[in-house]
Amino acid sequence: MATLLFPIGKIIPVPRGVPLPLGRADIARYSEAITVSRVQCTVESLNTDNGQSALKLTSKGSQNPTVVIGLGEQPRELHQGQSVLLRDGDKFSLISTRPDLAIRVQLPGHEPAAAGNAAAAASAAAAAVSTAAAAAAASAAESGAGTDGAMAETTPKPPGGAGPELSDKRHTPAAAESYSSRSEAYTSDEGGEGGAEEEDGGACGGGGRGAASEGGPRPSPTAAGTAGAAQGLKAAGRKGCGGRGGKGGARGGGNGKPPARTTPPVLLLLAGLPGSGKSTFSRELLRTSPVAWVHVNQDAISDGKRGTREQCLAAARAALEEGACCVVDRCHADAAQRDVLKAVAAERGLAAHCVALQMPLELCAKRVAARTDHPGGVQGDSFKKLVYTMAGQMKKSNSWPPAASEGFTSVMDCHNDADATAAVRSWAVYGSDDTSAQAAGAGAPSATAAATSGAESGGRLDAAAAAGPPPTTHGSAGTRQDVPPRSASAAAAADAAAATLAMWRDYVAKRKSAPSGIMSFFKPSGTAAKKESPGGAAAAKAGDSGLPAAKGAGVSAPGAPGASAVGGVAAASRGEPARASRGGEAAGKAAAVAAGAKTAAQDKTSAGATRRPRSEPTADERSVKRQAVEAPKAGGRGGGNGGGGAVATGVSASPARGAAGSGKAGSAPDACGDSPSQGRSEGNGQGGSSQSGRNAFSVLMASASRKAADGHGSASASGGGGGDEGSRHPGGAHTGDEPDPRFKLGAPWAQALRNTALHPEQAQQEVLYKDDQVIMIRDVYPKAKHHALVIARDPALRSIADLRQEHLQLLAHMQQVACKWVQEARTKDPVTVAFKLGFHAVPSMCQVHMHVVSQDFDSPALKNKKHWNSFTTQFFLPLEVVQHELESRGRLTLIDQNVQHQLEGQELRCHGCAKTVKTMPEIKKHIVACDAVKRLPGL
DNA sequence: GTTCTAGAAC
DNA sequence: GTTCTAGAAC
Repeated sequence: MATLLFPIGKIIPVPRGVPLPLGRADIARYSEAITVSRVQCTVESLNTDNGQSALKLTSKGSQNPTVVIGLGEQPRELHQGQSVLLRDGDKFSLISTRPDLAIRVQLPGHEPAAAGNAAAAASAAAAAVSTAAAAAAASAAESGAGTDGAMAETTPKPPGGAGPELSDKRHTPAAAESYSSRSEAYTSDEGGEGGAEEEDGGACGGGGRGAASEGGPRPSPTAAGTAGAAQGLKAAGRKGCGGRGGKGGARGGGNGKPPARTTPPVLLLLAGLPGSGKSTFSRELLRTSPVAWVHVNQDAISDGKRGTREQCLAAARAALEEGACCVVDRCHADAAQRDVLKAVAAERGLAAHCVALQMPLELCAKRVAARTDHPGGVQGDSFKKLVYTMAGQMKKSNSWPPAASEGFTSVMDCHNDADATAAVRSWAVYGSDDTSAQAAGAGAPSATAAATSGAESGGRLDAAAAAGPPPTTHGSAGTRQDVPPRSASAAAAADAAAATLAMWRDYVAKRKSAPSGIMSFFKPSGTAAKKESPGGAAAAKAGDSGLPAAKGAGVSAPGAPGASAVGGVAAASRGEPARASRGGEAAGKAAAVAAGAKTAAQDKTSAGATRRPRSEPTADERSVKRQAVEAPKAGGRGGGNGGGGAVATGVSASPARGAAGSGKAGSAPDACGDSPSQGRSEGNGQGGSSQSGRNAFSVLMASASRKAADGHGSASASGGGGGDEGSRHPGGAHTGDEPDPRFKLGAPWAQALRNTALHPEQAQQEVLYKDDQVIMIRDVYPKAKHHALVIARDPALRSIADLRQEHLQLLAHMQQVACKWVQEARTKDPVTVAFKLGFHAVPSMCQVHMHVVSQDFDSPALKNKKHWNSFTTQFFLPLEVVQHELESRGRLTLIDQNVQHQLEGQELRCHGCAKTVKTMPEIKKHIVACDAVKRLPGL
């Protein structure tokens, strides 16, 4: 189930059987980004098997909002609890009668891969209604199948008479409830902690309705609930994985995917404080894994509300029995709690693994305080205390964090969102057919070996383990230091998870070396600087001060890519980007032509089909070049380089949410869920670890921000044209620093973006959007199928070093504009991979500009290693990371030159599966076929 | 940011 | 023969 912030007033078609206009995971983010005045009006979609959809209005607020739904020529008011049915292909618009209400539309998601699959699409249409009220409505309603777009009231009290009823027998109250609970579980909470605190405490008592109990007909255990995942009810016929119990509520939510063919199901326990990102982790895992997973969340297992531990146990048993893997989303604060779950796996001879989300306490508390839709109600300031209390309990338990010695086949310690992203990604390969290949690509000697080595270090797949010596024995059994010999089945289980563990190990190995290495690279005050002359301008300036060689310091966490920078994608709802002016279009067209010609020429070259001496440009190329050069001149612009520009190529992506990462796994899509304006950042998975204190970017900046901040990189805000690069410092503090030679802010060719921002009327290309604050254009040299730039128009913002806290609002606005464009791009190209938003750590082009890029990176303009790495390593700073840095430190500091060079020159590694290759042609060939790339989290 | 070129490496 | 790298110029 995905939720997307509905663009108020915009007309959109009922998205049935086709990918939603927004990325699945991102939609979830939207849902988090749209909290407006803590009042939400939710319009849920109810797809039916007979090809109809319904929208139902529910609200968690007390304002009893009313929404006007315009469908064809018959606009109607939709009141609380009411719903209307829509026909496939209908277009509808929503207008809130209360401008202060955000409108959310929850829609069954659709997996990209299944998007074009008729069967999948059909199965996806089985979702039921939500809330109890909706249930009643649904059961009584049957869409007016034949009615032409007329809205059929399906609510208990239809304003205008009862409409047709839903004939699908699955639309029973029970089914509706079930759906509701799924929806709750996956669209709101991120922390999934609610139950945690009580689970131990006793809230678990009951057991009553076994989660696994079969309850009558119901939609599948599918993942309808996963954040956007879609899935529809493919598994409809199966028993509710995870026990979607009869009562509809007590069950886990499945992702509707088929069980792994060659690997046994596993039980994955998540452990962590409320707000640590457990639900987000689960959501992303279900979304990105190719095999069946069931999410058991105590906070929502009972009809969408907090349930008991017994219900969780039952749901887990049911899931495993079905052959689905099961991720249990509870706090699991102490070993005793974890033991009962582990027993569920043990009694079936299956492996139990653990992911310990050990996020910073303050971060968890902040998330809890900020969220507004936690199923268990664990939200708001009043619950911050609970977080601290639980943290205290964990500390006293003597069994925190979870240890492999408890009987887990593996334990992944995650300290920030990048880690969580990497963990999600690692588990997402479990059971996939190509895990072996991926593991190999990640550089793991072998899956088994990797797993073993991880186990060798105390049975914990943490940094130490990852760095440990190669295993010499097979399986985790005899190699663990603190774990008794395991059974053959356990060893087999470890083997089954070998690829997963190998991927994690690879990530950890790099994670381990990255912080210190990067820190020391920082120019201003890095570690080295401290040693030599803390505060000394000379040391700071040296940039090279003793930087460790850092070769490969794992600066780029392969496995952590997730993070799409995009973290908190915000509601891109407002404002329709204005379409370019006529002049701009014309120019854009010319540029496009040029680009096209160039592309064609390059294609030929790269294909090696018709190679020619470089000294003999083709007619097309000459033409292109001529156009590029002449265009600017024609426009009377000074500077700009041909093509307008080159927009700083975008690049990157944010690898692991966070600086590298994704907010939570992939965003963690969730990570993004936070509304920048609210200062929340839950997301994890994807995007970066911006929130965590260990976020790579923070680490980097921490060492540098102290000094510095000023000047390195950017010229003074007031500067005009060029020539002042680095010579002026915003704060004017460092007179001793020399201009950073990396910045060519005065070079004519570097002014293209700035010229466009300051003089849009002279733009040589199509302007996708423009207002007083920003202007959006396509990157003239797109590094992916979709690549645009949102450029700040404030003359003072010549580089990211000029950004301050006061610019957070601008960044949020840039995010909105970007999201809007992404939404449109997705509508036009539904199958495109996830987008990410972010900045280059050392941009070449003058003027603050944010890259909005699809992570396919399939473009002839992406030619060399520098291009590749600027998108797929930490050279790319995810938006949310930048936002976080501004929030916490007030400004950004550029990375040290050595770090920059290291990032730019590191080996070519797939941002999806972490496979490394030698040449550009190889990486280009690989990414178009890599499934992991298609599953990347992001916008 | 880009193109172009030459030379090295594979 | 292909690919990468680096430098110059824009």
